Amino acid sequence: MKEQQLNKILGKAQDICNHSGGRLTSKRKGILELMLLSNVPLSAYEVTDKYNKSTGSSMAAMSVYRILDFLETEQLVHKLSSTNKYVACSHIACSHTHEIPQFLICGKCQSVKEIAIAKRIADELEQEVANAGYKLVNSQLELQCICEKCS
Amino acid sequence: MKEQQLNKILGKAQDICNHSGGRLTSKRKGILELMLLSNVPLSAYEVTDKYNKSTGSSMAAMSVYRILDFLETEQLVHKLSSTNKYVACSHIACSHTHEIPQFLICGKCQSVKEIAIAKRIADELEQEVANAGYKLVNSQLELQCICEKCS
DNA sequence: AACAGCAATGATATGATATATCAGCAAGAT
DNA sequence: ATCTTGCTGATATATCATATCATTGCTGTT
Ligand SMILES: [Zn+2]
Ligand SMILES: [Zn+2]
Ligand SMILES: [Zn+2]
Ligand SMILES: [Zn+2]
Repeated sequence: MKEQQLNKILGKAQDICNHSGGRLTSKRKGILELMLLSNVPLSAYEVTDKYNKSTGSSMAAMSVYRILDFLETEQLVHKLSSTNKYVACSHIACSHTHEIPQFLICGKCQSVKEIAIAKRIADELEQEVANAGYKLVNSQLELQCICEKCS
Repeated sequence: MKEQQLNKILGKAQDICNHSGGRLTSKRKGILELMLLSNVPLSAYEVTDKYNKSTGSSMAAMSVYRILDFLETEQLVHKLSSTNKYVACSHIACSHTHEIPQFLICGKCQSVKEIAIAKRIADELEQEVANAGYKLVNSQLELQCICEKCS
């Protein structure tokens, strides 16, 4: 990722936090930047190691969990429940609202592509859920795939 | 669940294992039965406790993990990655092939309903994945919902 | 500037989930 | 009967996540 692009995203992240009243502190920003620069999802402990190595600090995993929770609340990162790893949102700098995220996870190289689910599919899914007597609250789809490179 | 119904399912499970060459041992069968009788998903450790209490044995969690893995391979149980819990398949006694499972998980009472995703939606999803340059391998959808009773 | 209030982080402990590994055993095949 | 393979026991360890209380550092008020 180009530095210019990165700065744009970080700027937008700042805006999002300002708007919500959250504080994008330097640690939170550092973690977010690290996530943005990673091309694979990272576990909380991997984030901790990376952060500590790259900054020479010694933040505890506990703090990283808190920061990841914060970033998740702001929808700046997402947690993949199928792998217990975290990934930066691909749509931070986009202007559209954040739809149901759909993650395509490569089973070989672990790379992840976040796409927004088509409205039509989302509607149909919700309809199916309603037919079963349930009310859809909030979900993300995590699809096990093979990416172009690996296939 | 009626005992007759339970026996039918266990018989079908036996058939499935025979067909695949796996052995539905008494322990495996005991775990499966326990899962079938539970109306909420259970963690591996919860399964361990239940099994040990109901049989007076002292199986280690390690063995339960192995058994759950086996049952999962045979598609007799599924693992919900969003909650790290296991649930018996709802379609064991059905004759149709096992489609992409779609789990509706109630956020209040934890009950789970497993429905088969509509073919049309599955196709559309696969098409979306293909458009993104990925190839869908094998997925299940876990949707966070509120069930009828709880809403 | 002093203070109060609240948000963020530090520090430590513990709990929950999952895998690795090697040894012993049981069932079916030759 | 011996062999092979798959199943289970037993123990250790790795990985993921939360609980709790103390401390620090903003921010807005007096
Ligand atoms: Zn996103
Ligand atoms: Zn790949
Ligand atoms: Zn099923
Ligand atoms: Zn419910």
